[in-house]
Amino acid sequence: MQPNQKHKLDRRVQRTVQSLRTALLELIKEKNYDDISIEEITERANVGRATFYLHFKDKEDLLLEEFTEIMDVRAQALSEIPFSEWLANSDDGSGENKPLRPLLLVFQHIHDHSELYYLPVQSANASKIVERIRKVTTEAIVKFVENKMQTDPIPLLFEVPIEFFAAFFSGALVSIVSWWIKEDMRHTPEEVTTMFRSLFFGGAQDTLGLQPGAK
Amino acid sequence: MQPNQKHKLDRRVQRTVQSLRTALLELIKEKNYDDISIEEITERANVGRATFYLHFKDKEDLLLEEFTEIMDVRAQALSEIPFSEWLANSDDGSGENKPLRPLLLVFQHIHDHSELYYLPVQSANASKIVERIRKVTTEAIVKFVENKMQTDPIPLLFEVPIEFFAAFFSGALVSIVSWWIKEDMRHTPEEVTTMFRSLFFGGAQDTLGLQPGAK
DNA sequence: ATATTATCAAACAGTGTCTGTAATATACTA
DNA sequence: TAGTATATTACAGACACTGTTTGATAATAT
Repeated sequence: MQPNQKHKLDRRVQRTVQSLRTALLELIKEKNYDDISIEEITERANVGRATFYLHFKDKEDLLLEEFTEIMDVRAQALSEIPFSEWLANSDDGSGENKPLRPLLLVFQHIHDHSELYYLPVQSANASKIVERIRKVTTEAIVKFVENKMQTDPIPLLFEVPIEFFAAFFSGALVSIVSWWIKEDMRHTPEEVTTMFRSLFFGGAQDTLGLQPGAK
Repeated sequence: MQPNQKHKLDRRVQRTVQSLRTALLELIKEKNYDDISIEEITERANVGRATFYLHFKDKEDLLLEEFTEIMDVRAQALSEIPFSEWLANSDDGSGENKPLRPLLLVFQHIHDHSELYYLPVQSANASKIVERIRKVTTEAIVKFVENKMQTDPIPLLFEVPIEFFAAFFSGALVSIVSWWIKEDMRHTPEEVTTMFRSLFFGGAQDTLGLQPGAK
């Protein structure tokens, strides 16, 4: 039998991983992310270079550790929001487009941790992190919709598979976040939420006023 | 004056680049893309390894050459389609969702060249190509909308900046293509077009039947 | 014919992987 | 509770490959 399945982590592993994480975070504050070498990280962390590869695939993988941590916190908060708030529309006479709270939480989260999220966006060699975030988002949506369908199976998803819906949403979301960061976050989280909600729920037709057969 | 601005390429360059391109294409057919090394490519192409880096940044950059070539052909065809066909909606009583022709051309193009497009999707180290394709798509949309506004400024783009719209669209599109390829293209280009058109133009509300304040 | 420019081999720091060996945590036993 | 056996981890050293730079050489354009 394996002694440590998910029980406790070996103290050595805890120390090594912790040292590597803090070393990277320190270096990020000192110099450009792309200019940080594995050797530099392991040297500062007082860890053999080969040991690095026992725990992480590459530099991105180590950085991903930080994302996982802060994302888990927000994912927890999001999972406690009832369905109604996700699907609620604001065309209820209470005024124009109001930001959708769950979506707002996502954009606020990114805004609050922009010092981390800007890294994979501006780096040339960190696109795998973006891909990973997109994947996590996709899976969360699939899970959400499947839950929704079991709990409250109102007319939903007639024309498109769940996976299509999720890929569309997550792709658009990640792309918008990338755009937002590249624009130095000139828009507020509320503005981005409202725009995204409008384009995603209402579609290009409602949002942009495109007319059938417009010439 | 520089002798060769866009005039003629040095014959040596032409030969070198051509050799490298065919060498890569040959190797792709023989073994896994990720397992192909630069040394292997240059060796087969009879080119010094250092010479590779005079023309390309990395393996992806060389592969991108192939994409650029086939994408240019399709971009030309797309640019000749009148605005009306892009924005046309099929809620004109002629039946249910019909595939939007320009969008259909895009998905058919990818379907026709799937042996190339599946590479960056299934490879672990080619996400920069996906990013590049997304960027090209974004720029094309911005250009298109700006053109449209000049030629025929009907009520358009009230609530969101062009760049937001373009990022949303291109992100969703690339993500859907990625999903489609990963699903081994079980859906036809027509089906994907119809689904994408529905979700993008009509929005999640129209497409999925989400109701305001649904519980 | 001559100035450009591309190519090349060699060398370098860094990456990612794989050894065998030493260190040390954990689990079991008494 | 302590002591030992077992399983894991950390490590240095070696390896092929990457991406970059150098100066010398050869091909090309004008």
